[in-house]
Amino acid sequence: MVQRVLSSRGERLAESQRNVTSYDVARHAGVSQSAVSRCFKPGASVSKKMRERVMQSVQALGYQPNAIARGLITRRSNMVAVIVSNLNFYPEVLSQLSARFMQCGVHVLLFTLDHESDVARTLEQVAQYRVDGVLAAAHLTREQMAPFHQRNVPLVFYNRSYRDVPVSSVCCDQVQGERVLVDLLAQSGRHQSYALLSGPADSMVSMQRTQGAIERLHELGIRDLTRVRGDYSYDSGRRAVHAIFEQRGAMTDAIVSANDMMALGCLDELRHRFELDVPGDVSLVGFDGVRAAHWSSFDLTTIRQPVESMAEAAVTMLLERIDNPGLPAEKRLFSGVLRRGATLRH
Amino acid sequence: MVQRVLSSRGERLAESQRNVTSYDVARHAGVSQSAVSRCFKPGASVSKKMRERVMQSVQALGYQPNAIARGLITRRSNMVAVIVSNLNFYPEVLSQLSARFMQCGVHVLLFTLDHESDVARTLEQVAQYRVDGVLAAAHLTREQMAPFHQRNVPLVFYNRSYRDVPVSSVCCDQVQGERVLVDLLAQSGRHQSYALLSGPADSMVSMQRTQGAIERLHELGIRDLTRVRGDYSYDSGRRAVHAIFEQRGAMTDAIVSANDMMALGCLDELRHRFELDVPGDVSLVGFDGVRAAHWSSFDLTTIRQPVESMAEAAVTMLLERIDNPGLPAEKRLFSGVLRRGATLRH
DNA sequence: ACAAGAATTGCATCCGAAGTCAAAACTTTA
DNA sequence: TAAAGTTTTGACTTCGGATGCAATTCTTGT
Repeated sequence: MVQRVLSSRGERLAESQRNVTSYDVARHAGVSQSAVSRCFKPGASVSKKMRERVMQSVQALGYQPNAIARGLITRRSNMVAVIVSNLNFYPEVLSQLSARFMQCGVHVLLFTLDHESDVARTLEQVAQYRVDGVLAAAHLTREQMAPFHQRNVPLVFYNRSYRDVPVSSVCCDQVQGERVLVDLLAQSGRHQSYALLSGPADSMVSMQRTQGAIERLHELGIRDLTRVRGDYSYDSGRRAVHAIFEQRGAMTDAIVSANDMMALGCLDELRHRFELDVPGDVSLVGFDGVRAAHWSSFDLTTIRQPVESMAEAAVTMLLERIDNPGLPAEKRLFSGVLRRGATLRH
Repeated sequence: MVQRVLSSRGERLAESQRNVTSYDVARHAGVSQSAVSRCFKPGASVSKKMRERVMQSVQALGYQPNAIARGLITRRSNMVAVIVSNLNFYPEVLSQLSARFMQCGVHVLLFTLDHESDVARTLEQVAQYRVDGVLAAAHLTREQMAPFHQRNVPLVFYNRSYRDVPVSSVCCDQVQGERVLVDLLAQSGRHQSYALLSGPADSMVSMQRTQGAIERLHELGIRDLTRVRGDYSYDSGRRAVHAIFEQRGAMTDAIVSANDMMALGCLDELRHRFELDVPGDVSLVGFDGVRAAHWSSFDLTTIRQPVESMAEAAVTMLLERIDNPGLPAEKRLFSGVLRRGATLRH
């Protein structure tokens, strides 16, 4: 009967076009399809002789098991969705995640969200591909997470934590990091007038960093604070300097930026446009620890996020929950690492 | 009979665990599974009444078609593999590609290759997922491409062109770009001693750029040339300056770097370590047009790759070939755009 | 050499949606 | 109103590999 099926299939689709299937291998080796399938399953009960015969045919025909078909029957696609809001801010993170997933034999289906993209439609796509898990470095509403919980698809957030929702996340302690930076500025005792440069209003990370800074500044009795907002980009950092000086004249002598990119923009604008000295005239701190912050033109004082550890934790948490759906949600918080650069009066 | 199948399925797997299938929707709506399937196929023959009834059940049950199952029968996964050698050098490119693919309803399976990764194993994975096409921003040998050609899986390369292999590619004209830069340096008539900083030995892009520069320098009768090699990174750019000065003393007054990152490393090292003036003492050119090259600390003279156009072309070429497997291979070459910065004596 | 037990193997069925084809329902025309 | 034509619909098969279970082969002990 198998024979008949095969030959009738052959009529339909030119033999050369078709991919080699386990049936083809079975026929070539003179064994059953189940045997072929078992040869590709690690712990299966297959005799040495059988394995050799099958593998020979596999080589001869250039057989590659069809991961799609396998996924259908096992209900395991071996794919995870990685959802990233803006790739430009996450190159290192994505590269870490990708490498680690690949090492574990898990494949990454990449979804990027920009401002124009339709989040709902994207999440629908994620659901349709029956990924085994989702790693999100983007903001999702509670309603948007719900389908994953219902379907028992593990979900781990990277650098977004939802206080009241029991969902797993791996974060850098933004608040604590920002407090360390503010302390550092305050300790020098040389700053009179502070400016705080936030990120986009819808960024949770920016909110936390901003809040951390303000909190600590207030605790220290510092109330002279100029506040401006940027969009995390270098250019918005440059523009922010103008906004700050418009509000306070040029007396601001400490700028706390919600991320490194904007800090670098500030730094360049202060030095090259306003011809001010950093740290002589103005102190400046960032957050993230991006590569460029270390460059000798900048040597920025900042908090480095431990990207390697965080990525590893996120991947591990997700894979654990895929293997063991019963595991409870867990929030892991990593401390940032202070990097003392040369943008701070000492 | 369908009923029986459904109930026996129910015994096996708790109802709550199971995903909703087209059968469930069919039963709920009191129609056949085929009808449900047809409601999700754009041009299908379905009456208005039927569509409404089905869609109501779809809503009620929260049905999402299973893309895996669909892919199995249609032999179209609607996924393409994007293979990137080093994510850090391609954040903009990947983000462009991803956005464009998503817009076309195509999903991206991401594969990153670093030096440790096993290319053969990775490509095996790519094959097993039966992707509809492959976009490679990484080097593949002819043997590694062969399986894709055999299986009729379209393959488009980004910034790697294989002279003698009929495979599609989208490239920036490295040679021409480098010639423009060399001309610019030469025109000023102020440079005596040139240094050429190449990228990794196994990078085709670096080879082409290096070759383009040398070619033009020779044509212009310039033979006093120091050559050093880096790995495309900022740090290797810094180190390169030392290597150059060790070979020629400090008389080098023009550096041609195979990419922007290394050029920025050079620039910083020249200025901050050697306290030389750029462009006063040394002129410097890069290649790529990365963001940081535009920053006011650097203002690097470079050739910008038209990333948007190139990404669009690559995506279009790949999708065209997926829809129409008969299309011949095509190589598209884009000219880089000169950006005149302030790192060149004028 | 034979029965009992262990290790292999093959058969049949399943995963979930799509497409073929013939039957059924609905229109149009004479 | 019946016949012919058109549109919808449903039963059944298919994609390719995994797996439970029964049948078979291979060990082992006596």
